[in-house]
Amino acid sequence: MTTLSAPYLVRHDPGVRPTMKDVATAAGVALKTVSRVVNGEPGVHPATAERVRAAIDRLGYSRNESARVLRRGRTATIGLVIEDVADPFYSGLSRAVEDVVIGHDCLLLTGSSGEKPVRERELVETFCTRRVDGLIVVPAGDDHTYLRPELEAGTKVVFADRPPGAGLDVDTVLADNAGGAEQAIRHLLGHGHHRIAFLGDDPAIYTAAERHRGYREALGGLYDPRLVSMRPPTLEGVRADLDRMFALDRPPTALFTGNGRYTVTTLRALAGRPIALVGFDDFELSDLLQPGVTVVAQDPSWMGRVAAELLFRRLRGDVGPPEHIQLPVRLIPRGSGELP
Amino acid sequence: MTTLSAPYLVRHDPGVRPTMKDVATAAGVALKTVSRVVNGEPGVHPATAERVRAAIDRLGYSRNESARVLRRGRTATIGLVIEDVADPFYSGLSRAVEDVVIGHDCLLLTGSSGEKPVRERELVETFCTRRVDGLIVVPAGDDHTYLRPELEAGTKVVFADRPPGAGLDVDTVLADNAGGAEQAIRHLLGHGHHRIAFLGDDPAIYTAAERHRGYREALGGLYDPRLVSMRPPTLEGVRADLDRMFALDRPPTALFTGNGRYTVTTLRALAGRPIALVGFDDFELSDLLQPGVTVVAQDPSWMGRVAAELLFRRLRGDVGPPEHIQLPVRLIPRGSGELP
DNA sequence: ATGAAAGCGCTAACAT
DNA sequence: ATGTTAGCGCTTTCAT
Repeated sequence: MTTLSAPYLVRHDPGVRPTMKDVATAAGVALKTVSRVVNGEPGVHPATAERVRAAIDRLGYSRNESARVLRRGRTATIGLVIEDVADPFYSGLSRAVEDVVIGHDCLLLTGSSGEKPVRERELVETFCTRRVDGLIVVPAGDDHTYLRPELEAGTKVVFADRPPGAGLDVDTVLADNAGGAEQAIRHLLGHGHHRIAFLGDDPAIYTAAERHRGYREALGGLYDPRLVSMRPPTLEGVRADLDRMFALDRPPTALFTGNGRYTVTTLRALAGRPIALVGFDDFELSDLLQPGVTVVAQDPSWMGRVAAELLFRRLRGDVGPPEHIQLPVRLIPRGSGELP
Repeated sequence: MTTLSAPYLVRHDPGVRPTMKDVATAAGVALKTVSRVVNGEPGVHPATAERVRAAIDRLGYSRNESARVLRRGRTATIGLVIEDVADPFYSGLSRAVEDVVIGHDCLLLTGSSGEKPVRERELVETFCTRRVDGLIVVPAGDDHTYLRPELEAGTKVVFADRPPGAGLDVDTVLADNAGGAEQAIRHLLGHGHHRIAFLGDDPAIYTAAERHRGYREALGGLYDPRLVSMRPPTLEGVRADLDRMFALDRPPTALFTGNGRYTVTTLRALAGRPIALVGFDDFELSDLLQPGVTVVAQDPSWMGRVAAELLFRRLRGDVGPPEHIQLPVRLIPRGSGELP
């Protein structure tokens, strides 16, 4: 006897997956019974369920989620658009979002926009095409009218870290950017500094603009545009701007850096030259540098968690007016901000 | 006239999305024609295509990917299982994978296992249920027999950073962990050290075990188990182990730390006590500390890129025997490893 | 150049 | 406790 036809020896062609129907045939039951077992629905005799489960294992069956989603409408999927997973701020935020999403038995789709509005939109549209139930977006662009059809179709959207462009009133979770900058500047003023430079991202980026606003307001009459540099944080660029500022008649005696990446780049550009410095965003090892780096710390995990929980509240049916949550930041003195 | 019935004023009920059929009706064509336009298939009169596109915009239509996938079989989706997105090594790897995946017009699903085998398996199974075309896995567990049905169904799998458990011969992309550790130890030996401690993760983690193996082999007769600590990198734990080692008759004069997280924790536990140190993994600011931290650097982006490209090669139909790619590492002297 | 019909694998609604 | 049927929105195949 060379032909083995016992069901447990059946080998499927690569690429051909068993379906519920195959399982049903193998177990000698109707398709619906398999469905019941797979979904843990009641009303199946234990012995029958056991037979079905055996068939599932034997065939290596796994449910086709696309078919399920098509039928049910709900995907149990959330989309997250951030700027860059490789940036510690966003990877921390991502992890927190992932944890909340997992806790709701959902899947998370994540994508990096790389600060490109086109890519942001592509990601959102890709996610919508996959019918995510909700979206958390750290926007790169400032026109979000393309989201309208999605919102009308019932997709819930929460913006995090930065607000949407004009004309879209949805939930937001933002940090107190301006307030944090003011705190930083008042701290430096309190330590006797009057010439405080600002080094930050392009003002097109909301957080950079807000932090600059806080800086400017806290400085009042001391504000001097020659002490402001707003551009992408390249080492060469920062170095050039520092050189320019240090060559002024009245050079800066303190620096305020507009985000974590900027702080690190600035420290590198300073190459050990001691100068008072406060940075926006905490970062790993800020405490181990000499001197420790004084920062205005945000909590990326907190932001992620709050945004995700707000989103799930909406998905549960909360239809109140859009919420605008502002998360506080806090100044952590470590030495660099207390230099004379 | 109060009833506006112009098609462009139609508002859909929330949650009710227009389908191809709706677009077809609105444009006065058959469903198949809409499909042709949406997919850029030829054989549609330009004027007709224009009408269809107008209807698409008017209705805010977006294709339902689940239906498409169900019909076509292919999802154009890749799954990535890592240990933790918030770890810079894995977020760097993720970003590289994402870039390659995007370049192939695919979607990436990412999940963190948190070093838990159960969660690793859940993630893989969730991804398979969504019918990913391929998987890149940084395994947390050492039993991957559960992957068999997926492999048989044609899902391509590449393991990265760590190999699969026994009995599964699939593509792997690993770093030269043992070789890197040997380099580190020889470097320290060359600087006159004979008592070199190893601080690393639990040996159940492949990379930790390999690095310990390299450490041990490079030390030869100088190996002393009392100078070895392998456990999760908590500050208290590392501190306790360091205290224990420093209290020995012949305490260590140099440390080798088994990964980036360990290096940072150890530096914190040392609290400025100067001692020769080489760490596995490079990390941000390693150059700005005093002294700079000598490391054996891997390139997480490179690993991600290589793994993703290998995966797409398989998806393109390359059916050669499993490949086992080893990526070199390199020692970067920065000061801490050159202390006497 | 355009369309009609079948069916992907599943779940919901309704029998039995 | 179990089965039958219809249909989710799309692509495929085969007309016209």
